[in-house]
Amino acid sequence: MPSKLKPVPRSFFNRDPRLVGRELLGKVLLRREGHATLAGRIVELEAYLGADDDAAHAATGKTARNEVLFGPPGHAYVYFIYGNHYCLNVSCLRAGDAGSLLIRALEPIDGIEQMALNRDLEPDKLRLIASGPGRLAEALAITRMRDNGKDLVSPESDLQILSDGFKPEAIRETARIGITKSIHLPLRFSIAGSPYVSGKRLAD
DNA sequence: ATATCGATTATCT
DNA sequence: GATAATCGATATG
Repeated sequence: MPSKLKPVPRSFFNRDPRLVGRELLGKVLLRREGHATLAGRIVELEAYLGADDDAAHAATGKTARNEVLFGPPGHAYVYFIYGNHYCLNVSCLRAGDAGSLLIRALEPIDGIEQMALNRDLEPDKLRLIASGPGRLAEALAITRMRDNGKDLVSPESDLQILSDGFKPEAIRETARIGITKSIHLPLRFSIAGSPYVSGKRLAD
């Protein structure tokens, strides 16, 4: 059970994605499934900047797919990729631009049995539950149809971002992963030393 | 331990 | 018609 969770104000997301990204590390992503609660601590994410960022989905303007990015901050942008996977972003704004944070990895906190079930994993394989954007979405049963456009700061929402007061000791900033444009910008943020960050590693 | 590759489809050009 | 903000499996040293 997580300690007391406090809402994050919408204004938190109404800032430069780079700033929001650093401060979003350590926050809790929570899914309510009826009586059950699934939750994890955000340990890795990437910032996408909007018009200035060739790697951003918003770089070429508003389309049916990315319209959430052009709406109010603190909302879920969910997209489908490689014919297989959903990925979750949080919209944020920077002087009216369409920024976002791609949530890339969680440290499982609550509802681990259910998340493992969603992932078709043994519950002891903790690291494999949500270490990667596609895995994370599968663990929390996030889909575009169900979740795209959802308000992540509303207490009414079944998908929310909350704070339990945790602050990472050290943050790592590296290049983003899996993109072909603007590959050198240091816009991937992770909690230093967390075993739940995506990427290579052998142990569970 | 690292490298490469195929899956599978919404979205955009 | 090509591409993609990934993953898991297989091959190779």
